[in-house]
Amino acid sequence: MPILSLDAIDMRILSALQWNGRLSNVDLAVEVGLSPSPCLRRVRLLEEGGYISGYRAMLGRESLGLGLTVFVGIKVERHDDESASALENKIDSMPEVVACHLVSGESDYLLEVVVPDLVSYERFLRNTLLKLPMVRDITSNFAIHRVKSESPLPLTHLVKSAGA
Amino acid sequence: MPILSLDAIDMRILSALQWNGRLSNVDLAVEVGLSPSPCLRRVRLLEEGGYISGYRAMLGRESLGLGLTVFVGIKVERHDDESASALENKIDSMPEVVACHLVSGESDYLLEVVVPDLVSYERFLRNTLLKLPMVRDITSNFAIHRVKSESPLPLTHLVKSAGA
DNA sequence: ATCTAAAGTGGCAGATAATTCCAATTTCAT
DNA sequence: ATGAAATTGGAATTATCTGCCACTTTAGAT
Repeated sequence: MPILSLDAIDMRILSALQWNGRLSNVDLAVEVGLSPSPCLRRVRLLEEGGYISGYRAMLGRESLGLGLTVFVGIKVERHDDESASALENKIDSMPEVVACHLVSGESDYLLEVVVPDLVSYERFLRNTLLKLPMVRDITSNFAIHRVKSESPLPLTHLVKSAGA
Repeated sequence: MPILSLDAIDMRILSALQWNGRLSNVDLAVEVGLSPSPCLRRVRLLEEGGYISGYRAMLGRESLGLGLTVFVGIKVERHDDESASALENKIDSMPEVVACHLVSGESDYLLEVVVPDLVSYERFLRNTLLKLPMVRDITSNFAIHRVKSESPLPLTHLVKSAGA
């Protein structure tokens, strides 16, 4: 909804905060070449404009005993709006599902599920996912090794020549 | 590597910071029922122990002109360690790839790619992904609608009965 | 039950950062 | 060029961070 009117300094602010969300405003100001006052004002505007949607501490999955990530494909029976909304609301409320997209291709929905181990996953699959209505088929692809995840977004496409 | 020795207060700290990574230490202390000093000490220990791996500002993809998310499946020719490391290093260095896992099932690698639009994706696919060595096949599944993403991790499995 | 040692907590104080206000500067359109 | 609007920088105030130290709680041994 907000129209892009970000200059090079805004981009540097977004990039810096995307890599270190707890950067103090003074340090951020130095990094982007501004004094603290206008820097803070820009950050607030970026927050209010929806360019920054929030801040998160990233947790160590393995350290916290969340050793298993599963990518789950779901095919549904029908695609009418009511069924879809109902399904999506239920999925949205499942804490084990850290991401879910309606996608093209083999499956209708693609989910990323995070659980402690296989036993937990089986329980989640049987008690929760397979109990969903309108589900025709479920495919589980287990993550064997994480190359990268929760990575910052690419902003290079806006760096040169301010986007429209 | 770190052994779990987190009590209920640590869990509340992790949960609170996972939802709001910029919570001030004073507010965090109130929320978890501690005074600021021990609260800050716990946060530092959680950071040093790898339970908190960093902080990120979450950016609005659509607001920033990153309207297209694609889930890409890659099948590789061979699975020896050298080839895999080389491939993974290259993938890791691609800013458009915000996540990548070695997975079981149809594909060997599953990638989440974020780009402005179809034109950008085509360019990325032709100029970057298809230029990777050892790639046998690539499948692109386009995200049509985002139900949820970048969601906090489920910590309920540790809430009651402190984990070992 | 008591004692002891270790760990954890709370409050204080100096240093640092956030936030507001306003004058000065820059930007932009005319 | 000229004026209006937006943006900036600095000072002052307020809030927060952070290290230090004494006190309390906890756990284990006797």
